[in-house]
Amino acid sequence: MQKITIQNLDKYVGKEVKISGWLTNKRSGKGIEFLIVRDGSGFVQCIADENEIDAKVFNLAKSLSQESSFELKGTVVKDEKQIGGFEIHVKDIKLIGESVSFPITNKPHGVEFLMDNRHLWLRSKRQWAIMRVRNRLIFAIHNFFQKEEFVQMDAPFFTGNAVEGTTTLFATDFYDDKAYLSQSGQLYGEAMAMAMGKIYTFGPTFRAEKSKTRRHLSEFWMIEPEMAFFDNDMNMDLIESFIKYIVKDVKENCKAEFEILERDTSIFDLIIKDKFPRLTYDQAAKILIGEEKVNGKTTIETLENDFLEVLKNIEENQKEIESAENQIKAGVKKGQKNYLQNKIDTIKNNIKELDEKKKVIPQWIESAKHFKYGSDLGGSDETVLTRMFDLPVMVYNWPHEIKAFYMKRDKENPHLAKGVDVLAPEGYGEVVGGGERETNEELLIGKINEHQLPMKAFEWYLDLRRYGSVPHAGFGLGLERMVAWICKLKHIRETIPFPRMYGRLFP
RNA sequence: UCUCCCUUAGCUCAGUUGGUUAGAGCACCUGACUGUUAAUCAGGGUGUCCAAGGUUCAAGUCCUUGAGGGAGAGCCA
Repeated sequence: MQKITIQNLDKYVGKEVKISGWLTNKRSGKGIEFLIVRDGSGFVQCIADENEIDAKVFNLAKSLSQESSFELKGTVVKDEKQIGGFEIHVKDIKLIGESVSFPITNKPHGVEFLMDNRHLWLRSKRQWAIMRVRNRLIFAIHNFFQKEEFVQMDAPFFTGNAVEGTTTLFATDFYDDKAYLSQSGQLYGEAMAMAMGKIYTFGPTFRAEKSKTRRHLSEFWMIEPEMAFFDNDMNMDLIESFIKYIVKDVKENCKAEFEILERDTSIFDLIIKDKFPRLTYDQAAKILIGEEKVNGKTTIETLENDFLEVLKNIEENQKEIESAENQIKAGVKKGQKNYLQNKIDTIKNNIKELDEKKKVIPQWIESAKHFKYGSDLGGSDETVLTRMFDLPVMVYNWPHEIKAFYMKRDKENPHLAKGVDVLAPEGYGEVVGGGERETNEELLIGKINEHQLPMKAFEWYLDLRRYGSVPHAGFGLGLERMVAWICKLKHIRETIPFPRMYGRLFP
């Protein structure tokens, strides 16, 4: 008999197989037990029928608790009703490890409780699906760059200098010298691109910002390609084909995962097919304040519509609660009452979210109306701007004052820098930031002084401009933000096995 | 660092205008039911109401301070 994994069940229909795994859930009827088993590769329902197996085995099946581990023998049967499309009729079970009172049940839990139990939470179906999508994204990213003849190289984690002086860094001790954990591998990426042509780094990045928001982590993974002989237009073309490629790959290879996550993947088809809108910063600013329309509508009109929609939804939800409460008052069976109570709770949660929107949309409108030309796009501005499109939006040609010191100045418009930000749709905000790099040594020295950075630490970087300097460009993709958007998650903390964020160092 | 919100059973939450014995569902145990999809049904008990102080005849409920968490701003991928 062959030992197999759940993801390969389709090749063994009608055959007897052996799997090892854990029990995630159990349902029972008279003389029958439905065991939901996971083995890391997938989930499958196994049926233990009292009439078909040894009494000892049946009793063992009956007594199995959540997350106990065992080896199971049985016959693979096709069943369209099941998530994977198959089930196993049990012949024999051997217990390996008991599990008493597993803390994470198949019922809702709060965020704090789940985060405290992250080491166990990872076993749940939803987390399994997210981690599989993350894995596939990483695979697709490597495939894309390798296919495009990029060389993967690694930047150091310990650095002696801050790339962008403003951000807070984690300070550590490096043989009695002060060192920082890297917040970007980009400067080293530029040096490596001058050696290898096209390179990409893929590693962890550390930011000590005391940010407690749904899109921040203190430790996250970043992909940073850097290309010699590239200008910003070529850079934007590359970013667009890169995103199209990884979205297509993950859509085709993670169907079961998206089903578990209840992620509507139809938006991916647009992304794969249509050209991304490219807006200059000037255009973006005009759209924001309502001077320029998108598809015949201004941002203000769109948001005001959204706001009315929210009010309408809240009203409808409240009516539904009222009618459910009246039914309960009138007297119903226990099962019906539970069902209604459950429904009320769900609607109440909905209303909480809608109330949040009700509070926040007027603030967005105000913030958009009063957007000042020359300032950076705030979180709400990004949401407002992307609300106008179904695709990722590329914003380029930024006022140079608000961009990093190494950003290439536009010859024709010296107040602009040739940077590009990619804003993901559905409110996910900036997933990519990049641009063409300054090659003019004098301008660069001026910028380093302007930002009050220690010139000595940048001597090696300036060398890149002294010996065969060429136009070059690159970008950085935040892996976790990408995963959050692709899976449509509420919070970035679910996108990485063990998130490190302000106030969270364990488990 | 700032603003707003939350903290009640192992978990998720309800608790009205301050009122006398603090509630529900789930989890857990027992039983019923041959195919369940968070299975269902009957029964079984559980509390430092986050902490400290204050107002009051009376505080889970009101006030002050603190702790932890959440959402947002700033900053950012």
